[in-house]
Amino acid sequence: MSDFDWNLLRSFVAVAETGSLSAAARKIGTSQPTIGRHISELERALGLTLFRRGLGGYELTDTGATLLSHALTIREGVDRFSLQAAGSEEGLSGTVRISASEVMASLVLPQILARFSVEEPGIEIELVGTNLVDNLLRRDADIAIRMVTPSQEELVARKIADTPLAMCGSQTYLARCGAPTDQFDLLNHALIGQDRDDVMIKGFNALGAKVDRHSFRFRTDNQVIIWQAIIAGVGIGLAQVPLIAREPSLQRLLPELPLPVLPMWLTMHKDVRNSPRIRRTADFLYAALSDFARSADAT
Amino acid sequence: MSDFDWNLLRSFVAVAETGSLSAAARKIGTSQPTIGRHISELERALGLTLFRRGLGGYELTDTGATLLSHALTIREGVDRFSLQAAGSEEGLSGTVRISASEVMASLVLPQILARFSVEEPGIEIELVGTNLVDNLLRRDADIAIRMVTPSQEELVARKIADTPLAMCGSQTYLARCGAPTDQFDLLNHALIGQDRDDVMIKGFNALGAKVDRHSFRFRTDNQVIIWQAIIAGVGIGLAQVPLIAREPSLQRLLPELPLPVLPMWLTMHKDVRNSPRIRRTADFLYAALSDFARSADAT
DNA sequence: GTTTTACTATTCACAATTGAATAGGACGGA
DNA sequence: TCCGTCCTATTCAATTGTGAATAGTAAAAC
Repeated sequence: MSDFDWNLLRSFVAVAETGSLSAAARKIGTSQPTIGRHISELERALGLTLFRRGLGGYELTDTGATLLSHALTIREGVDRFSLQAAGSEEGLSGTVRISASEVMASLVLPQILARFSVEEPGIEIELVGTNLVDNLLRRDADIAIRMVTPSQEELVARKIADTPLAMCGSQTYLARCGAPTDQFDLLNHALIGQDRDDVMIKGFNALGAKVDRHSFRFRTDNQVIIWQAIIAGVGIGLAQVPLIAREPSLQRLLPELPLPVLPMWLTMHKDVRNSPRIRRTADFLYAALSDFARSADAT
Repeated sequence: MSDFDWNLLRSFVAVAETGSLSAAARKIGTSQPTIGRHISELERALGLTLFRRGLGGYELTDTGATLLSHALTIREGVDRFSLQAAGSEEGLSGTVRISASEVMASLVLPQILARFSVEEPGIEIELVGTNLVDNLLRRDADIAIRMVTPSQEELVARKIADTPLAMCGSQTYLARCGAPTDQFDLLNHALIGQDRDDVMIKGFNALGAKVDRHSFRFRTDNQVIIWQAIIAGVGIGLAQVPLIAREPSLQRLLPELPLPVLPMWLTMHKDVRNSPRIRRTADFLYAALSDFARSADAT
């Protein structure tokens, strides 16, 4: 019967996915000798060779690949189990894990969560700032704040707002170099922009201003750094209007420019929707972020 | 993340299914304190109460019941995994587990398997004699010999033969009491039959002979005991024709009686079909049992 | 050609998990 | 009422599993 250690399956999946014992150990949070023993024992118990011990790693054999598909099904089952378990928890205490874009996580959420932690001292918050989309089924996070329309199924998604973008610069920079008169004049200024990501370049070209990455004098792929650079007076850059509105040292430029709008979504998995803890957090975030997005209109 | 011990799930399923820690421990093959700790730790890790500690056992709570369905999915996945693994084994050595009806397991298969073990000394045989239908997905057995048409899906089934049944008695009994002349005369004889199971009674009634369980002077639900009783000269009973044919001390009676016929099937799960070890065993069994079933015709 | 890096395998002290034994509670039958 | 049986909870010695450290290999980087 299937009376072998079910944990061996977890190690099996990890090694199959990463291709090495060491990487698998890092992923699971255990040590390389342990993973190695697990694989050995699984192979011994099944009487099969699951991996080819190649140079620099473990490679699945054919039989191993066949079995992997079953093991993945099992892991997905475990994911669903723990998701359902998390969704069944009662009471307003415990941990809520929030994932958000770097900008939101660094510049917007800390203040909101500071207020929240006063209202709900029993709830601990884990905040992950990343622009990578996360897998809510695998519980990378309980709640995700994303600036893209969610695509994953089985999610409950609420749209918070459409966040307009605008060019802006600090008072110190504008005093030194003046304000641009139109999009073409922008090219005469110290532009702050993205490095490898070319979405901004395409946007400019769509506006009729011929631009390549060297048009930006200060380049970084980290949006938070862009923001800090704008504040520091390095030059002119693109930012979310609500953020600009909040910062008195900044001035919004060329408001007539037809720039794209970022949709802001709050998403969570439907199985955790009914957890009071998570629901409470989500409701608070929704309200606070709506206020934040609307705050620009008032100014 | 789902980084709890996957073995806890196995214990969880076992307790949920059996309703007590002790029974679950017996089922899994571990000790009651261990299972108890597993449940405690699972509840602690999830922050949920899965069981109500009632008197004389553990009872699922509502949330526990919800989670059980996920856990069952997981266990089925593990079953499939180990089934696939068993089916992937190469070489003609290892263990093959055969399940068969009590009669087949006691009276027919031992001789066949004795021949087989000479031909395939590398294969170890486990033989389970039970009239309960087994779950081949959960690998109660690799191969099942059944006297009923298989219903489970995902099985590979081969029909071996239709085995006719007949009344018979030993020479010693017949010398003492004479042979019955027709089905009505049977009631004047010492009939050997089933106790709680009423299939034989219904059969007799269908033949026009009015019969109840007290018409049988010797009753047992164990088919093997019936057979041994017939041989011992206790009376007249029903048996498979090929078995009667093999036993010179027995005489077949009333061959014109329209008795039902038992289909004999060899079944195995499709995922183990390609294991050389299991396939070899199944082929041998099929051939040997076909011979056995046909042996009656020759006599 | 040497260094750096990434990996596996092995050792060994330690920490974790296990199960035999035991105590105690609730039920059902004599 | 008492006894036997079923169950759970707890204790503690022994086993099992773990991970830091280390040695060794092969490839990539300099």
